[in-house]
Amino acid sequence: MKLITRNTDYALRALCYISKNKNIVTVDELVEKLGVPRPFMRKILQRLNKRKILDSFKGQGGGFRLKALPEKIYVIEIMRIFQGKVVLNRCFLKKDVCPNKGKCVLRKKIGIIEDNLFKQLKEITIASLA
Amino acid sequence: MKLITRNTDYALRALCYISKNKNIVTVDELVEKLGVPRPFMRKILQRLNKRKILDSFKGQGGGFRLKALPEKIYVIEIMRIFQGKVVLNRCFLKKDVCPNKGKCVLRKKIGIIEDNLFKQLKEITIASLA
DNA sequence: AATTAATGATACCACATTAGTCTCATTTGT
DNA sequence: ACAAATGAGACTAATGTGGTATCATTAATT
Ligand code: FES
Ligand code: FES
Repeated sequence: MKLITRNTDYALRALCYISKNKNIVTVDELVEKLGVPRPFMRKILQRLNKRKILDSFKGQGGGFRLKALPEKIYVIEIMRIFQGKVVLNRCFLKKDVCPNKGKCVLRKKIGIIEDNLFKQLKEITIASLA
Repeated sequence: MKLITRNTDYALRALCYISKNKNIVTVDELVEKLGVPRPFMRKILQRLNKRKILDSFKGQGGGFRLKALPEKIYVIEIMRIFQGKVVLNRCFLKKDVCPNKGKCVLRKKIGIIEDNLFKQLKEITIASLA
């Protein structure tokens, strides 16, 4: 299993590239540099824009720019955008709420691991990658 | 995204239950206790048998028993059986091998996290869950 | 005002993975 | 012989991933 999907991967690369450019960056530039299919790249950028990671500018001379500082953009957040909340397991019983939640050892142990994972992921920002 | 699938989850629960029983356990017993669909449970147990986690006995009075000690059965191994090797990301370029592998910061950072994750997962055994 | 170069929004499609079901064969105790 | 158990493998449904395609909107250039 993969913990990081292409969506996320491309998004991270795009953000790194954009963070290194003071000017706004167009899809075409990113496509050329990263070798990602154009329509797919567009979709990813649009999503980052909706989630306020990027600012976008329409029309001639338009493109994308980081909305926040690269130091404030966390990998874990990008993962959440494209892969949903990262969770070890949602408990299995057909009816969503698990009666056993309190005393479930697996969940408890896994919870600890989850926390550590997050702690580490939180320390990785676009700035630290670029 | 879920890090643990139902397969794995059910397998872990089944193993926990079996580990608490000195006697061999039948599918029907597990189905009753865990509320997992019978054919699915069967498939999971068969797979655990093939991977030498369980011993199986056919015929009347048959069923399943742990093959190894609960202290020696690691969650990470069960995950690998049902979810394949756990990997943060396989690099994206269409042609599998990535020319950038050496100097890729993302991969490096992620590699560290991966290692830590494994270290933690390796310490969780069936014994520690049951 | 028309053109052109950019993004926004949305619907669609192909493939892989996950989560199962179903059927028949085989083994073994009674 | 029969019943009670697993083994093996084909099949199906739902979901997630990785895209494509189309049309609408905005804004600078001419
Ligand atoms: S959370 Fe439901 S049994 Fe663990
Ligand atoms: S491993 Fe290929 S770019 Fe990071």
